Amino acid sequence: MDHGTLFQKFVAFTADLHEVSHELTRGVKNEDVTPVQYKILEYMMVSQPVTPSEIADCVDLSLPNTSRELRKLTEKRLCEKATDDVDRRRQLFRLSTDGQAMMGRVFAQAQQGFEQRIAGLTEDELKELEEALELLQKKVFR
Amino acid sequence: MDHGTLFQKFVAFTADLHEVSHELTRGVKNEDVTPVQYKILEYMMVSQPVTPSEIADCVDLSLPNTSRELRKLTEKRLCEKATDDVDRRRQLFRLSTDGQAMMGRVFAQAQQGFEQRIAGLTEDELKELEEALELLQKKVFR
DNA sequence: CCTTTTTGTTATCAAAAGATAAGTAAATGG
DNA sequence: CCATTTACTTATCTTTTGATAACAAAAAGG
Repeated sequence: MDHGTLFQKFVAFTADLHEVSHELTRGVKNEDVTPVQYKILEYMMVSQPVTPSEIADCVDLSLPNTSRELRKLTEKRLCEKATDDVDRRRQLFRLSTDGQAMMGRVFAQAQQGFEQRIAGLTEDELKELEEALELLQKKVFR
Repeated sequence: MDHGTLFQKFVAFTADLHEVSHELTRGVKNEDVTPVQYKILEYMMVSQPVTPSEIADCVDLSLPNTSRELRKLTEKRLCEKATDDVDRRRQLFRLSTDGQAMMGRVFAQAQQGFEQRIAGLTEDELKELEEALELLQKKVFR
């Protein structure tokens, strides 16, 4: 297996996946958040609570800009802030009830789109799919 | 295989891939183009020549904004414009020599990062990887 | 021909995102 | 204690991106 060829397939694959995931999260446009704000909410969805520093790292944003966007999200009542009891410099952000609900909607719509894409597959094919995902994750990521 | 579980794995996978591809194209920051402009150049890389309409469609940009970015890219000598002989309304854009060179650099760096990630794999594992990519592409995309 | 449609451009304005300087409060570590 | 570091915030400015209106030129289709 030539590495160059494999790389090209990987590039094509990445482009396709990007397009599909863009299509699946199309529902975000209906909600009143900017792309950057959505990324922050998505990150909160998987790891809660989070500090501004952690968000800044993971979403690739400067701390001042992270702070600004968190303020906006808080004003929109999509997340909540609390001071860490142990280290009172640290601010802990988590999704509010509204925020949870909104992300729930977005994910539900994405899942619906995903379901449609895999609708025609047999049980065996689904199993293969799962294994392919895990293989890629194990061998290429991390 | 539960569809919900598979969807969650797909989401996690997408997040990981996005992070990896972001890391691989880190080299773009050294070049003097904005993210949107990079997307246009990347698109030109795979299909040349392209018209503003085609770019607008694929990169998800309005025609006026596409036109503006193409002008900037042309001013930076990264692409070139020519009028279609058959239909003279159509403008054909392609990468200039400089543009080709730049995208070559970026892709080379990305490929280098990719090579490092798959460095330790055996011939069999590489084959498996290729098959996993193709399976996902065939079953989920398109 | 002449109207309509297609393709692209220019100009402008508003919103989003990026960068940086300056400051506050709490913890850390002599 | 007290200087230093860490975590975050506020303020401000620039650049990038998005949206829209108005226009020009070529093609299409009677």
